[in-house]
Amino acid sequence: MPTMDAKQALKTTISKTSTLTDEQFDYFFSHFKPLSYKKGQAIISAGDLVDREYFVVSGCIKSFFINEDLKMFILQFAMPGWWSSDYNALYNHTKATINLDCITDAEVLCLTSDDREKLCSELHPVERFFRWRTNNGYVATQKRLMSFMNNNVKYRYEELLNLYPELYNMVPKNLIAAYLGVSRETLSRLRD
Amino acid sequence: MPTMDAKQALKTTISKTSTLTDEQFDYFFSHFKPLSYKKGQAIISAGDLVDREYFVVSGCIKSFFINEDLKMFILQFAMPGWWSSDYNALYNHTKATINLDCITDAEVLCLTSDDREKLCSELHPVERFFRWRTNNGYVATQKRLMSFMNNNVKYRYEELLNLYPELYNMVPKNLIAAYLGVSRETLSRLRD
DNA sequence: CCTCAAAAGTGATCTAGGTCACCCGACCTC
DNA sequence: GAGGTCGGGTGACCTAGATCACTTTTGAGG
Repeated sequence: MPTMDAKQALKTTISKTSTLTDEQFDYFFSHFKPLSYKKGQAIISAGDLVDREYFVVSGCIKSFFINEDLKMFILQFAMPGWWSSDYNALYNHTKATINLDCITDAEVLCLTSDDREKLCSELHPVERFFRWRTNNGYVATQKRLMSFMNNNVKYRYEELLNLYPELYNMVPKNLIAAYLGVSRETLSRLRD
Repeated sequence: MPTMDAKQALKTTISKTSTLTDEQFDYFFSHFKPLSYKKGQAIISAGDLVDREYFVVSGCIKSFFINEDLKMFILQFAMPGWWSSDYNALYNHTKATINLDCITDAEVLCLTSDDREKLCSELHPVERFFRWRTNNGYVATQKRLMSFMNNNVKYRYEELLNLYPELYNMVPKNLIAAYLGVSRETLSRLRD
C-alpha cells in the first residue's frame, strides 16, 4: 500500500526535530499530494514555473543543470527521505534553471510552496522542521564545495561512494561523473 | 554610538521577513552581545568548541579552512548584515574545523546557539527569520558550487567582483584567490 | 626618511583532467 | 538476426591552472 508507506516515511522524517500530535500530523500530511513517476520522466524542466517541492518516498531523483555546451552538472541524487526542487526558483519565484528527473521509477509527495508557508505559519513545529532541514542542506553543500576545492577526483569519488554506497549500483557512471564535475572518461580511468 | 547602530542593523535585517513588536525586538536584541575585534584577530580557530554565531555590524570577516598542505580556502567574506560561524560545528556540537578572523577591524553581535534555540521556540517570527536566512545561504552556496563546476577562474573572478564590488579594495588578492580556489599566481595572471 | 614585511607580478616548467576518436558489449525492438 | 542506442573503456593528444623560484611594489611603524 504505497500511500501508507509514504505517510510513515514523512512522519519518520519530521519526528527527527519536531513532535506533532496525530491530528496535527494528519493535517500536515493532508497537504501533500502523492505522485508516481517512471524512470526517465521529468518532474521539473528548465524554464518551468516552480511552485512545489518533492519529498522522495521511493526511487532516486536527480537534480541537475545543463550549460550552454550541453554539459550536465548534477546537484543532488535525492534518495528516499530526501527533499528536492529548484529551491532558487521556488523561493525567488523565478523560472527553473535546474531540472529534476527520475533515475528510477519513483514515488514522491508533492507540497506547494504556498502550502508550506501556510503550514509553517500555522504550526510552529513545522517551521522548526523546515529550518532544520535547510540547515542540514546548507552544511552539506558547504562541505561539498570545500571538498571540491580541496580534493582531486579520485578522493571525491571514494568520498561519495563512502557516503552513499547504494549509488554505485543504482546510478550509471556517467551520472556519477556529472555529480563529481569531471568527464566520464576521467572517471573511468580512476582505477589506476 | 556603535551599539545603537548595531541594534538598528539587526532590526533592519530581521524585518526583511518577520515583524516583531518593539518589546519583542528589545527582548530578542537583549540576547546579543556586542563585541569589537581588531584587524587580524581570530574569532574562531579550528579545534575550538563553537557555541555561538556572529552578526557583522561593521568590517569584514573571513571564514576559511586550512588543509594538510597549509593551503587556505575561504568559505565566505562576511560583510555588514551577514552572519558567520562554523555552522557545521555549531549544529552538530563538534569542534571547529573552520576559522573566522577579521580582515578589517570589526564590530559584531554575538548570539549563543542556546539563546538562538530559545528565541526560536519563544518567538515564532524569529524561527521564521532563521529559516529564511538559512534558505538564502543554501541557495547561494549551491550557486557558487555550480559556478565552480561550470566556469573558469576568470569568469568566477568577474562574477565575484560583480556581486561584491567592495571586495576589490577591501580584501587583498591572495584572499580573493583563496576564495576562488586558485593560486595567487594564477589570479595575478588573469588580466591577459 | 628608512626598514622590513606583506602583497603582487612573472618566467619556466609540470600535471590533472579535458577532449576527440574509436572500440566493445548488453540490451532493446522490429 | 540486423540494426540502434546506451553505458562504459581506452589511446593520443591538449590546456588551464599549479608549483617553484625570483623580483618588484606597497605601505605601516619606528
